[in-house]
Parts: sequence; structure tokens; C-alpha cells
Amino acid sequence: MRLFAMRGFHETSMSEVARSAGVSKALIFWHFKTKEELFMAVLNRLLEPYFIDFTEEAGALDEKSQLLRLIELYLLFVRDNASSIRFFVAQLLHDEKLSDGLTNQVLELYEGYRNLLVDLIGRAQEKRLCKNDFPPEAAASFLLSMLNGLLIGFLFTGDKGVDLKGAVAMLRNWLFGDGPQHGSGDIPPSP
Amino acid sequence: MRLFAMRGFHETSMSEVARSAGVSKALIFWHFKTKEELFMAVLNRLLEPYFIDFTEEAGALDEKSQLLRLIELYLLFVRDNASSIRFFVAQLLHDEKLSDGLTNQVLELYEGYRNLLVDLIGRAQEKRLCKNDFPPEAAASFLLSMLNGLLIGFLFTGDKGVDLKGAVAMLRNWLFGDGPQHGSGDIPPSP
DNA sequence: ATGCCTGTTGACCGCTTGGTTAGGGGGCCC
DNA sequence: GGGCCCCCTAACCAAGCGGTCAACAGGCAT
Repeated sequence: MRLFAMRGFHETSMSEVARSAGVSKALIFWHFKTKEELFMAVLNRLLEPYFIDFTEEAGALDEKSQLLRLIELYLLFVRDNASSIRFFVAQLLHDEKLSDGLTNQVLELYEGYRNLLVDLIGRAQEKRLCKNDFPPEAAASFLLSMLNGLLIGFLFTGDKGVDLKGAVAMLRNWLFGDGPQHGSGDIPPSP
Repeated sequence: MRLFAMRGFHETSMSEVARSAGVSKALIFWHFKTKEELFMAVLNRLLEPYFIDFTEEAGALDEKSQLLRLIELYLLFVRDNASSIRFFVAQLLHDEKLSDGLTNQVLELYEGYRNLLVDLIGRAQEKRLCKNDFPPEAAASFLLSMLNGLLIGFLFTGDKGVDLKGAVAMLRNWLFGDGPQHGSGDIPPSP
């Protein structure tokens, strides 16, 4: 996992993997038929932390708080998993063929998150918790594009180059018409 | 250029390049000392169309129109150069070492575009052409993040998966408070 | 004609690659 | 204790890699 994630598929040789794992190359080929098969296994293991369920902790919050929490979760996850995300994005963009299984899983994650947003925004609009002048699907897509844009910022310039608090504030303003926020709402520092 | 852009640095062999170019491998090594040197040359050539100057055509437009035009140019460029952008993004994310020269050029482009935005938004705010409740730097970053998010959408789902008109409409609403637009303003189809 | 410089080539080199193979050690069942 | 199956290894393989080299063709100045 370490080698593949650091250097990618083609730049990582099986001899390196074997040496780094302290076993013989032949052993790896006993457990995995081909290099590709090992790589797929690595992809799946690396993808595991991406499957978290939001519903358990959404509990008693109102829609506005849930939306804000969802945004916060996204950004926290991006910040704390930047290197793995970087690897996955590069992999998806570069090696279409080698990662078609991955593509589906990522798309699934993406759609799940998007549906959560559409649903929440729709319910929030019904309760007049947020501005009502756009269809929930469009608003969710817009919000998600914004989050992806911040992700790109993270990947290219690191957490210093992105004004998280500013961006979140502007998102709040756009979604709820909130003015400058007071207290809480901050993104906690890395663990 | 074709091979490197399609398959990347490590997956493209010099023998392939030679065969595909109809010359001998030795000739390539006479013109370029190493594979890396050839690759750098390719990167620079591929990057050329990215340097366009906006000032010449900005001419007589007011700030609001210039902003909209700048957004349109960005999105048109992304749509029409998706495959090359895909290559560059993958390259930058994946091969930090091999593309440090590239990183600087891209950062330069990015900063240039960003400064244009900051400047235009600032001037538009002075003239009360757009909503005034955020500092120009923050607004420009927000806008740029949004555009990068749309870029990601393009790269992953193609132009079908992105609601360009919807996104532009929401950007207009956010920047200028515009309601639904009428006529023009559309993104023209690919050439 | 001679010599030189720029391009161009096929053959070649050492090395690494993904993958194979023959075989060995040890636990476990009969 | 004998066979069997699961792990595991050193040695090996053909193929392909980035890169080199000696040779050579042709234009051009002397």
C-alpha cells in the first residue's frame, strides 16, 4: 500500500514491494496472480476509510445544522486524507483502464453524498431554513462543485493555500444568507 | 506529444516514440540527451495554448461583462481542452519530481487569472455593479474554487455530467444578484 | 578532391522488469 | 512414518528498457 500510494502502479516494481515487505518476490506471486491483482487489492484497502456513514450522527440536528456538518465532514476528510485523495485522483485521471472498478466505487460515493445534499437542501427549503430561489439539485451540484474546487486547492497548495474559514463563511452566506458567524463553527485542527 | 499525453511518461517507451515518429531511436537521443529532456520539451509545447491574453479583447466592456466573459473563457477552454488538462492535472498530482518546472508555469497562469479576477471584482464593487459584502480576494478565491470544481466535473463525467448553464446562472446570481437571464449569455457549442 | 559538420541508422549493451519453476520445510491427518 | 498441503525461497527466464556506438550519407567551405 505504501509504495503503490507513494509512487503509483508503473513506478513501483514487484521486487521493491518484496524487498520492502521482507519477503521473496515469488511469495507475492503466490498470493496474487499478477501485479494488477495486487494493485486492485491495494486500491480496495486504501478506499475503505472513505466509506463512513453520516446517518448515525445526524440524529437530532435540524437540516441547516446537518448541512453545515456535512460540509465540515467533507472538508475535514479532505484535509486529513490529502495524500490518499491525491493518489486516487491521479490514478483515476491517468489510468482509466487500470481503475475501472475504482471509478464505480468513487462514483457511488459521490452520488451518495450528492443525494444526501439534495435531500437535505430540499427539506431545508421547505422549512424556510435556507434561501429558496434555486432547485435543490442545482444547489447541491453547485455546492459539490465548490467543495471539489476546495479539494483541488488542498491538493495543489496544501492547507495553507486555502482559506477554509473564508470559504465556509461564503458558503453559509450563499446557502442561508448568514452574515458573519459567531463562535463555534470553526474547523478543528488536525489530530 | 501524442504518446506522452495519452499514456504518460513512464508508460511511454522511447522505442514506441521512435517507431511512431518513423525515425530511429538513436536519432531521438541525438536531439534530446535523455527521455526526461524530451518529456520536458513535450510539456512546454502542450502548455503553449494555455497562454492566451485576455486584455486585448477586454477593451470596451464594463467590469461586469468582463467578469462574465472571463468565466466564459475559462469554461470554454476547459471544455475544449479537456484531454490535455486531464493529462496536466494527473501529471502534476502524480509526478511531483518530474514536473517541478511545470508546476511553476501552472501556478503562474493560475495567479495571473486570479489577479485578474481580484482586480475586476474590486472595480466592479466600487461601481456598485456587484454585491459588495465580501472582500475581492475572498470572492475571487471562491469563484476560482467553483470554476475548478466545474473543471473536475468535466474531467470525470464529461460535458454531459455538468450543468454549465445552471452553474453559470448561479454564479451570476451570487456575484451580481441577477435573476434568471434572458437570451445571449449562453456557452456556444464546440467548434 | 579533401575534410568537416550535421543528421541518421542498425546493432548492440547492461540492466530491470513481470513472471516462473523446482524444490524445501513444517504442521496435520491417516 | 508417510503422504499431503500450505508457505516460502533462490535461481532463473524472455522481453523490454534507456542509452551508446561505429559507421555513413550528404552538403558546404577550403
